[in-house]
Amino acid sequence: MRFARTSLPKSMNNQQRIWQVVSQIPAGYVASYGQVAAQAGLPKAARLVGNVLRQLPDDSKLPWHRVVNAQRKISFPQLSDAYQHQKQRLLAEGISFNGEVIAKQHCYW
DNA sequence: ACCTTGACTAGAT
DNA sequence: AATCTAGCCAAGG
Repeated sequence: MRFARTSLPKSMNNQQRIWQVVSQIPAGYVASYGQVAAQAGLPKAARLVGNVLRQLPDDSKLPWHRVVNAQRKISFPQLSDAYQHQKQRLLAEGISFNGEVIAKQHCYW
């Protein structure tokens, strides 16, 4: 058919799948960008997860703060407001740190 | 269409 | 343990 689309199974875009996965992380737990990507079916798109979270509006209900890097650290410069903001939210959920690093017991996957 | 830039990462030094 | 490097995906210039 002349009007066939180039894309077919693209019912849900990657952004939505990532939102979906992030929304599943329970309070008191964290997951890495890479793990979220993998759960969303995009095993090599860790960076994309960060890009997507960056776009979230300030009033978003998504628990974006539960996503940290593979070393279990917050992926913001330690001096930035963003770092403090995320850390406060994590502490508020009972997450414990060993210095910069989040305790292993809080890993979801 | 090409190049650069990231809330990234696994692997090599 | 601290750095570097090479892949990766999508967006923007």
